[in-house]
Order: sequence, then C-alpha cells, then structure tokens
Amino acid sequence: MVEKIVDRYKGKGFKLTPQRIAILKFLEGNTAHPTADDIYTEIRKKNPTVSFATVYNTVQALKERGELLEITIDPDRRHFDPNPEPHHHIICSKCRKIADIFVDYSEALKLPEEVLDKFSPMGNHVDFYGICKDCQN
Amino acid sequence: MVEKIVDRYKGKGFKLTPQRIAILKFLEGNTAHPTADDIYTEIRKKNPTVSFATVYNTVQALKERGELLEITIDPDRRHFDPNPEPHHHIICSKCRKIADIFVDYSEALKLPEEVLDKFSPMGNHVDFYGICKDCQN
DNA sequence: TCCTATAATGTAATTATTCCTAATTGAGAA
DNA sequence: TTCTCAATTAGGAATAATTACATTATAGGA
Repeated sequence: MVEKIVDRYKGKGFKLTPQRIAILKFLEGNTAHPTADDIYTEIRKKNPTVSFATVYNTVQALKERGELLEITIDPDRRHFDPNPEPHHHIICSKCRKIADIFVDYSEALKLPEEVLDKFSPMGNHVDFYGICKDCQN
Repeated sequence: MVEKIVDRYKGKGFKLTPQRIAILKFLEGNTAHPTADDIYTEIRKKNPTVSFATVYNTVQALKERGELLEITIDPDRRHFDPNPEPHHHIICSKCRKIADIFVDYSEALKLPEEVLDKFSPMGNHVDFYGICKDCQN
C-alpha cells in the first residue's frame, strides 16, 4: 500500500514525507468523509508529533492536485473525500454522518439562460439532507 | 413595510423588537445572500447597540419558523436567504457572490435504493460553482 | 554526500459562532 | 393603562476551526 502511494506521487513535485504518507494511508479508500480533526486524531496515534498545520497543508496540496475533494455540506466543519470522481452526498441532520451518492445528475442540472449570462459554471454538487436509519431509533 | 412585517409576525409567538424589525426590514426581498456579519454591519448603522448574539438569535428563530434558509455553499461562512421557497444557488469561486437558481430539479434528483435503505431523505440543494462575469475581466 | 527548495513544527493570530448572565422589554392579562 | 413574566437583548468571554509565520528539519535531485 505504501508502495502504491510512493509510485503515485514520486517525481510529481509532491515531496513524500512520513507525515504525508501516514495521511495518505489514512485517506486511501476512506469513505467516512473525515474532518481535519478526524485526520489529525488518527494520525497522531502513530505519529504523535504531527501538527494541525501539516494536516491542513497536506489536504490543501492534495486538493490542488485534484486528489481530494472538499465537501461543504456541513456548516460546522469541512469534510474531505479522497475519491476525486464527481459524485454527491447525503448528510444525516442528527449525527452528521455523510454517505456517497454515485449518480450522475449532470444531464438534468441545466442552468437557465439568465444565469448563464452572469456566470460560467464550472461544476456542481448535490447536497441531500435526511435522517439515517441509526438515528431513527 | 413595517406594518406588513408586524402583521406577519404578530400573535405568532415571535416577539417583535426594534432589533428584529430592523433585521427583518433588511432581509425583506434581499437577494444578496448576506452573512451574519453583513446583517450586523448594516443594522448597526441605525441601531449601533445591536449585538452579534441578537443577529444570530434572530436568524435562528427565523430558520426554525421556515422563514429563512441557511446556505452552506461557502465553506468560510454561512449565508442566509430570506426566500424560503426551495431553490438552488451558484457561487463565484473568486468573489464569492451567490445568485439564485429557480429551477425545480426534484424530478431528476432520485436516490438509489442502497441509499434509501440507509437514509430517509428530507430535502436537497444543488450547489453550482463557477466564475461570474465581473471576475472574468 | 551535499544543497536547496519544500515541508514540518509549534505557536500565535484570526475569524466565525456560541455561550453566559444581568438587565430590559414586548405583549397578553388584569 | 398598568402589571407581570417569559422572551429577548447587550456585551463580553469562551470555543473551535482555520490560517499565518518564523524556525528547524528533511526529501530528493545533482
């Protein structure tokens, strides 16, 4: 797994450090939509000196490379998604759990002329709100 | 205009105060999607003692009554929309300006079974991202 | 192995939002 | 109109997320 990560980033102007590798390992295949604090807390278990600054720096660098999406569905904190494929999300209004929605709605999400006159659209994201089954009990 | 506001809220368990009336007047028909700070700054011009707590209390009370929507399209701050009709938004990635999208996409925004097994959806909102014409120069 | 640009750290600063509490006040009841 | 009280306010402190910065460390190419 570490080898795959090294292969993916080596020689791409992305300096691999133990901290970054730990963060990348945590994110690899992670569908829990962690916050910066989630990443920090987990990484600190094995790398107790890692700072928040490093977590934020790393997610920023990954975002700029298109390897990571920032999800703005939760007004209280940012969540991150290591799956850069366009997709959507649903959040539980009670526990704030987020799940992925792999449906391509782009065909339907056309914008009216009066909006196109004022904006050049670059992308979209659908937020769904609901209550998860765990919270319905 | 004040009369209309008084009529709308009188006897509904929503105590009208000068501060609230000032906030309601500012919000009435406002399509600029102001932040709490925008509201605060404007209100302070004529009511210099109003506090942030009052602004937040009031928007919270309005949200609970369904008179105001909180928009989570901007990760840096919350924006508010006094138009409670379901609609969507586009934000300029440069200047953060937000515009309304009055299109009903609900017919197309169906959720797959595996999501419905885990969540009871209550609503949705489409975020569009783009660059506004002002920022393209 | 050496150099240098890049990254990490730790802390301080910033910013948005919430919390706390005493004082005030709107609005219904008398 | 006056009384009463629960709701609301001001204002500052507390909290929490995120960013900025100065210094030290190090990855990775030469």
